[in-house]
Amino acid sequence: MDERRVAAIFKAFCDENRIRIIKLLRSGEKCACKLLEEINVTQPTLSHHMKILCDAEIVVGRKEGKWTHYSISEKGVKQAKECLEQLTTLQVEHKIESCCEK
Amino acid sequence: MDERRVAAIFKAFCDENRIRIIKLLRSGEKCACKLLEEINVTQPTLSHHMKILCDAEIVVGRKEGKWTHYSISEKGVKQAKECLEQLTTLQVEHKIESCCEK
DNA sequence: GCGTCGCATAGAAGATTGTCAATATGTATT
DNA sequence: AATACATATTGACAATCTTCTATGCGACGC
Repeated sequence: MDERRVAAIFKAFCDENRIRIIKLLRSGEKCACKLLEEINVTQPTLSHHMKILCDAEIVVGRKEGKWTHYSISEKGVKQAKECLEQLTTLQVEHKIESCCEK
Repeated sequence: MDERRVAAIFKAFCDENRIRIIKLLRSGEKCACKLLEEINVTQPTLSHHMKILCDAEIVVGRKEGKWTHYSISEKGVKQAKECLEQLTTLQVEHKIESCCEK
């Protein structure tokens, strides 16, 4: 996965309001109006954050009539976890290249 | 863990150059000068990124004479993983509150 | 069709972040 | 102590991000 995409995924977790939104969604699907009641921003700002969360695929939106219901994407979360894993596991293979002579 | 701290941790993974740095460190400890050769930024910019990575505790620095050797912090990575886990696991407990009448 | 409601988009202001050049700090080496 | 080297800090600027107001758009009820 390229660096640009990785950055986009973890951007979901880089803003305090987005983290609050994710925490709210842990208890299940919620529509935007409900989220709006609980986090202290205007409606367009919420919409902006939801877009970032959806782009990161951490959250999915489901339209139903006038409403949009948001929920945590198990698939997206799995991908984020795998991404974090892949990014941070040490490569045991090959040479130990010494760096900067003593 | 409070939202501010969570955001600081995942900020480590929100910049393309920082992701490149982390990827480079997967193969083991590297000093700043070595990292500098491989990612296309000036020395102060690298230093800035290393500070963010260390603040997030994803990376640790080890000073040895003139040099600073950086490596991935297993402890910090573990914490980030746990944080991601805790942030994204659905709460099965209690009521299914309906949101927005049909 | 007309107004209302829920949400998205556009555009602008302010804050934060990434980057650089210049400089400072700390550590050898001579 | 004087110099050279590795890294950190400072200050400035540009880019990006968060937030707002204003507006647009689709869905529903009358």
